[in-house]
Formats: sequence, C-alpha cells, structure tokens
Amino acid sequence: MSDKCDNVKYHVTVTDKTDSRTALLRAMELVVLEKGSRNLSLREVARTAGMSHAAPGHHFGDKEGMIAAFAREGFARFAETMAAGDPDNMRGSAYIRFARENPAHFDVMFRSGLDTSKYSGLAEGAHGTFGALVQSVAEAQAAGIQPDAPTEILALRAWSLVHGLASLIIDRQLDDVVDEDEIDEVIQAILDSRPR
Amino acid sequence: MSDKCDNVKYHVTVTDKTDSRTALLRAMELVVLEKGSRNLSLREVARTAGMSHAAPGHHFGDKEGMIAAFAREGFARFAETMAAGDPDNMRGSAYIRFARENPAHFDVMFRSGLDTSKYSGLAEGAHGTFGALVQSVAEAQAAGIQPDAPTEILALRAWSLVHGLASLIIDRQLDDVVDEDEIDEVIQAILDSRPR
DNA sequence: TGTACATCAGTGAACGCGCGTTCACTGATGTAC
DNA sequence: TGTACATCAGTGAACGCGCGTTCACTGATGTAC
Repeated sequence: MSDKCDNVKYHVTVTDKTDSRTALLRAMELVVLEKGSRNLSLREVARTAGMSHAAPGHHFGDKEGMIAAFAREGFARFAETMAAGDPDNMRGSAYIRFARENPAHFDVMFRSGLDTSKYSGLAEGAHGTFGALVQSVAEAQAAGIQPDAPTEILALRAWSLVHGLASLIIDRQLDDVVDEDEIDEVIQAILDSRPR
Repeated sequence: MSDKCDNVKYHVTVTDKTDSRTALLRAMELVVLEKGSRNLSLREVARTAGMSHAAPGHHFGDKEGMIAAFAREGFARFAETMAAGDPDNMRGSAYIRFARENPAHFDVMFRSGLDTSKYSGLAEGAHGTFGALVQSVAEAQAAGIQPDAPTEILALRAWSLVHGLASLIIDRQLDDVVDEDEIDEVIQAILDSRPR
C-alpha cells in the first residue's frame, strides 16, 4: 500500500511537471495562432498559460529554446501524419492536412528562419521532410503512377506544390478566391489535376 | 534665367524629397533581408538609412504605413515582372524571378499577414496576382498548351507550385538539397517537368 | 513512524534595453509683394 | 532687387511600455536514516 501510494504520488508529480511544460507549449500555439509567430513573446505565452513570466525561461532556458521545443513537437507530429499518408498522391494530402491542422507548428518549422542546426532533433526533422517526399515519389514511380523523370526533380516539384498550397491557405491568400465550404474539394482537385 | 534657376531649385528639392523617402525604403529592404521581416523596426531602418529615428514616422506616418509603402512598391515591381513574363509557362518563371530578386518584398507582400484592405493600392495588387495567373492559364489553354480542365483549378495549382518553390528557396529550405550552382537548372526542370 | 536534508518546479522583484510615437524645434527653400 | 512670411522635411529629446533575462526565494515533494 505504501508502494502504491508512492507510485501514485510519483505519477502525479510527473504528470504535473509534464502538464506545466505542455501547457506552455499549448499556450505558445494559441499565441502564434492569434498574434502570429512574429509577435511571439515569452511573457505573452506565460500570461496565456496562467503562469509567472519567468516560467517559460525555467522550462526552456530562453526564448529560442522554447521555439525549438515547439518545432521539435511539430516535427514529431509531422512525421506521424506523413507516415499515415496515402502513397498514391505522394503524401500530398497528408502534407496539406498537417499544415491546416497545425498552422502554428508549420509556420515555426518551415517559415520562421529557425536555425535547425543548433538543436538536436530539429536538423533531422527538417532534413527528413525532403527524404520522405523523395521516397514517396520513388514508390509512386515504382507503381507506375509517376513517370520515369528524375526522382529528385519530381520530389522537389511535389514539395513545391504542397508547400505552396499550404502556405497560401495558411496566409489566407485564397480567402477571396475560394469559398470556405468549397476549400476541401478545391484542394483535392488541385492535387489531382494533371496539367500538360 | 531666374525661371531656369527656380526650376532647378524646385527640381533639386523634389529629388531630395524623393531620395530621402526612397532611401528609407531601400534601408527597409536591407533590414528585412538581414534581420528578417519579423525583426523590423522603424529605428533600425532609420539607423540604416543614416537618418534620425523619427524620419520614418515623418514619411510614412507609422510603422504599418512604412510596411504598406514597401508592399505597394513591391506590387508595382511584381506587376512589371509578371507582365514581361513568358506566357508559355504561365509566367511561372517570372514569379520565381520576382521572388528571388525581391525576397524582402515577396515576404512582406505575401507572407507577413499584412492587412491589404487598409491601404489603397494594396488590395488591388494582392487581388491582381491571382487574376494575372488565371489569365495566363487561360491563354495557355487557348494555345492548346494546357488541357481543358477548369481554368481556376489549373491557376491555383500553378500558383501553388511557383509560390511554394519561391518560398522554399527564400526560406533556404533547399540549401541542403540542391547545389547553389545547379539551382537555376533545377528550377527550370521543376517548372518544365510533367508529372502524371 | 518521525526527522532532517535534498531536489527542483515555479515565483516575483528587479535590471537594462530597444521600441513606437509625440512634439516643439530648426533651417532650408519657395512665394508674395 | 530685397524683405517678410509660409511651408515642410527632418531633428532630437522625452515619454511610457513590453520585452528577455537574472536571481534569490518559496514551498511542495522525495529520500535517507
């Protein structure tokens, strides 16, 4: 019984610790969504999380550390989403889905000028992005779905297409062009279309 | 002769005024290139231009006004570049060229969350981007270069492709993937490739 | 069981800094007469 | 031609503010004995 009690206490402690750190990351996500990644501040994140302004520093060291932790979380989610993606369209839909479901992560990971070489796990995640796409294209070529053009070129083209579409959506550049209730089918049509 | 003198004086004045304003815009371009559009400040721009920190406020009203002026300049350059672009690839090369030659403008225009509705000239510029692409696609379709698929979908696809490629280049995501001296031919190959 | 100590997540005050904006001003240039 | 006034680009001091970071601390929990 004392063992059980200890375990429970231990578990609660770990949970609290995890929750607090996670709460800060969730707060950062909210702040980025609301104010944009340009106006991110440790104090705003702490305020949103309902903690003291020094809490983020305690957990992440400094501002860049918090951003890196957030990006690392993003790369993990990204890898999951891509792994579960449909090989038939070279994980294009998965890429778009990730960006739409995690716009804050997408922004910080790919478009914030984050120096991925300074933090372990980030460079691997960033580098893995293109690797995953190349592999997807190679699979599609093996299945005869894609032509025998250079795999790297096709992969870069596929990446450009989905990255651009994701960016345009996130930056609300399509708001005046596509109705909100048509956006899903339009996305599908764009990915499926076969230009000459 | 007094007329001539007056004219000269007048001309010099106008030139100085223009130069000063232009100098601030050039300084802003440098600052955005060096520190990123996220870390833009009026004082840094003024410092770079060698003027007092209050000069930008004098010319542009406030920070947002300076950004809007910079974006307006960008949309003008963009329209020029696109108009001179090759219809055969639906101005895709022109889009990429604009982004590579004016990365600071590209960033502020399309990716900074700028509210284009607040300043005259910006909404028109932003809206015209897609219009130009639709027209380019329609021309290509009329010439039989593009299939009879819905023009809007093909235009959105073409926009996604060039916007994504431009973004990946500007955000240095291709640095580990493509050699610097191969980038031009790779870009061409990506735009020319015909995936199934 | 209790007591003494160690750990460590989180706090709150304090710091120095760069920022955007305001505002009275200066001084060069243009205009009226 | 000269004189008096108007305009206006640009200045420099001053303001209040939010920021990142540091640091001694508190207090809850775990550990040793």
